[in-house]
Amino acid sequence: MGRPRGFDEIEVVRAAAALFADHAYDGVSIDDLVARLGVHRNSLYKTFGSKRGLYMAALRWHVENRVRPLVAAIGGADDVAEAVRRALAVQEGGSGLDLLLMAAVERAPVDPEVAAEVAAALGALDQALAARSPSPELAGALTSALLGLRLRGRASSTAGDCEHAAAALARRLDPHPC
Amino acid sequence: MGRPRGFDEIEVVRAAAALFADHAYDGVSIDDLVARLGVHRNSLYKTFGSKRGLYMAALRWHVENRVRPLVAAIGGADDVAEAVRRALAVQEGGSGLDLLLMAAVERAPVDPEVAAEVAAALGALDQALAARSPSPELAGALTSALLGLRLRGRASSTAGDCEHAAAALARRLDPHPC
DNA sequence: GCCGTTTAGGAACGATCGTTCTTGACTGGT
DNA sequence: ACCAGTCAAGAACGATCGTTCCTAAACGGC
Repeated sequence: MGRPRGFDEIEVVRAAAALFADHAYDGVSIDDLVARLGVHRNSLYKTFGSKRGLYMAALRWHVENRVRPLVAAIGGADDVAEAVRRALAVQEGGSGLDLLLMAAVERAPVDPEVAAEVAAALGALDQALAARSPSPELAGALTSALLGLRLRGRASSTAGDCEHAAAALARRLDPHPC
Repeated sequence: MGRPRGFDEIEVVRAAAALFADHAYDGVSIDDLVARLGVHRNSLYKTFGSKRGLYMAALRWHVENRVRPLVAAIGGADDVAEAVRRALAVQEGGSGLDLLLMAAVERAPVDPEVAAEVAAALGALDQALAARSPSPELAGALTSALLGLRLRGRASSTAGDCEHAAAALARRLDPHPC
């Protein structure tokens, strides 16, 4: 009962995730969210409690719907090089790690709950890679490399370069044919 | 002539760089800067023009005094693996890439001048690595990996893990003894 | 048709943002 | 000793921040 909602909650969360990934937490104001999400202030606070509540929902949505497919793709690979290739393929010019990247750099140092979420997501990537890696430490390095590659991909104007770079890294990781 | 300054300009720039690296651009207010830098509002605006002016000065200082030594260290290496090892050694538990990382993720997408500065710094790292790399694309991937490793180092509570991860990556990059 | 409940639509709140203004302290040159 | 010029100190500005309050609109149940 009551008046029906004029918005789709998960659609709002997804749009918020895109905004936060693009402009950082402090770079997105409530007015921005209200203007671009089609939700009005009151509904937003009624549904998510606060700006931070919406941010946490967006971050969790992002981990669940963007990072998890990445982990799954890695799980289907035979060795590390193939895993890296598949991870890059799943992102396919897209924003598969953008919010995670932003959260790790901007919010994790000052928000323990964000830090925990980020650590869990990175840990999942580590585990998926470690299962196909000769050493567990290398898996951590590769997770880091994936983040770094996405970082450059979004910062650089010539995004294609990063795919070539990633391909070169995967090639280098292949067992050398001696 | 005139009253002498009560602060050291480059010391202020360095402290500002540390603050911006820790809390992001929007996370540091003028009041924060005034309180922690020992400079008062008027002097700050007289010297740097605006908050953004101080930020640009801090970013340029960081590139000049933190990234450049990294490039130099890479230049002294014999191969890629050694270059990565040296780059990590120069950072030595420190913040050699923190502001660059933050600028690339947070400011570069919305501030073209920051984007140019970041691109130049990353390009310098690329070149230094490319000179010692079998393929130029691999150099780009390694620059990305260095950023990603530092990203995890600052996000993770157990910072030592990242050094092990970096070491594992360097080891993997070594030409395999067949 | 009225009631209880939930949402939409805005106005409004105090706090904080980046920036500017005003006043007084301190300097070198004449 | 006075003047011109630079800096320190802090109050104050309008704008914007996240958040709350109030009223009208749209539903299900009796």
